[in-house]
Amino acid sequence: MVIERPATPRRRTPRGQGRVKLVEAAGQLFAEQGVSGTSLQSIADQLGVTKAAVYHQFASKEEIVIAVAEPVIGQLRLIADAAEILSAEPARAAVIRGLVDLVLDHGGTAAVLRRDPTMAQILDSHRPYRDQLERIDALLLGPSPTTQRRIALAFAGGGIMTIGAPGPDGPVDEVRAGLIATMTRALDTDD
Amino acid sequence: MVIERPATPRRRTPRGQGRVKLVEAAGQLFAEQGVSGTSLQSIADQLGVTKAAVYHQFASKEEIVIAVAEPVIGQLRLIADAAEILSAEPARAAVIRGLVDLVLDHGGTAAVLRRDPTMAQILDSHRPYRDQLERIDALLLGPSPTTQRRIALAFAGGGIMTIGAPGPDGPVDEVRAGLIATMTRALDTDD
DNA sequence: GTCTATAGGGCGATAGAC
DNA sequence: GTCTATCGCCCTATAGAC
Repeated sequence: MVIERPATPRRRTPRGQGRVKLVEAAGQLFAEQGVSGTSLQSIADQLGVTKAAVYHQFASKEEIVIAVAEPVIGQLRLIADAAEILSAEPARAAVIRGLVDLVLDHGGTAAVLRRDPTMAQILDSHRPYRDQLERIDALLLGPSPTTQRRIALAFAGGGIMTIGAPGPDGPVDEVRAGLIATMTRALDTDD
Repeated sequence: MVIERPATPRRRTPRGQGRVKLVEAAGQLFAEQGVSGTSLQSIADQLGVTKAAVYHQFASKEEIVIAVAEPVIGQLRLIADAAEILSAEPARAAVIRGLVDLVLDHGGTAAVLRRDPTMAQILDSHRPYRDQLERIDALLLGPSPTTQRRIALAFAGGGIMTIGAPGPDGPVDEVRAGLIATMTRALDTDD
């Protein structure tokens, strides 16, 4: 006989600033060295604690990887939510603005999502991420997904997501405007 | 007293199809799993030999990484050589065509160069690669490197180099034309 | 929530036989 | 040019004291 949990289930993952700091440190190291290249020991060193303290917050390295990705996934969801109530062209423009803000906010972390093979492998079996990416892609492709549009999308997707680290320097407003203009041009196919 | 080597020095790196096959296998695995995520054991397994056989061909993992990058570096050199004798606009067009052919030829390997942190770290201390990238960047930037142009370059560089894996499917001529058109648009800033 | 200690295994790299 | 065998290190992960 299984005893039911109370209506408010116990958190799988305890909250606390220790956890937040850990995710920040891990994200930075993942961006610099890749997920495979980052050991739990190096994360612990960065925080000035031991490996065991890290394992107190997360049960496995994979959980840390997902925790690093989650804020980006959440922002992708917000972008798709806001754009899907618009018609095709304004929706595309809104997604472009949203993605540019995303990479400017999250910097290297956004790039890791797209670049790191280990991250990709974990997220591929992680529905929420795949779902949000599909929504974003559909919005950018528009109603007529020709080969030319799909090529432009693949190009622009790589371009915007790899901008983060190190990314062009300059006044942030100028960088934002430049990225929006560049991505818009890249996606503006003839057909 | 140092004994001089004969005029034709002994090859650091023995030739042979075994070596070529090894580099091909390593490049493929690097593209799929990243450099840090690829063990010498897995490379040996892919070839059906033991780790020791791999170490007979290369003295270290770093040497394998450089050997994987070398064909791409060589092609970058050829692209820069051919473009630098042209004036600014034809040179940019030639570089774009060259880079598109490069990613279509080398697929995932080109993407690894730009994406993998371990690869980047090794190549950063490897003059030839840095030199070629600087030449390519200078040709694409043109004589007036404004902030907008540098942003477009960072975007387009990420876009083109990450196209490889998996890359858009379709007739190769159509993909080539689409990539050239997209990258040209991305780099065509107002200023 | 952090620590010490350790299990169990994979890593890069080496030695030497065939 | 391939093998078996091994070294020493670092890895993820766990156990249990404080």
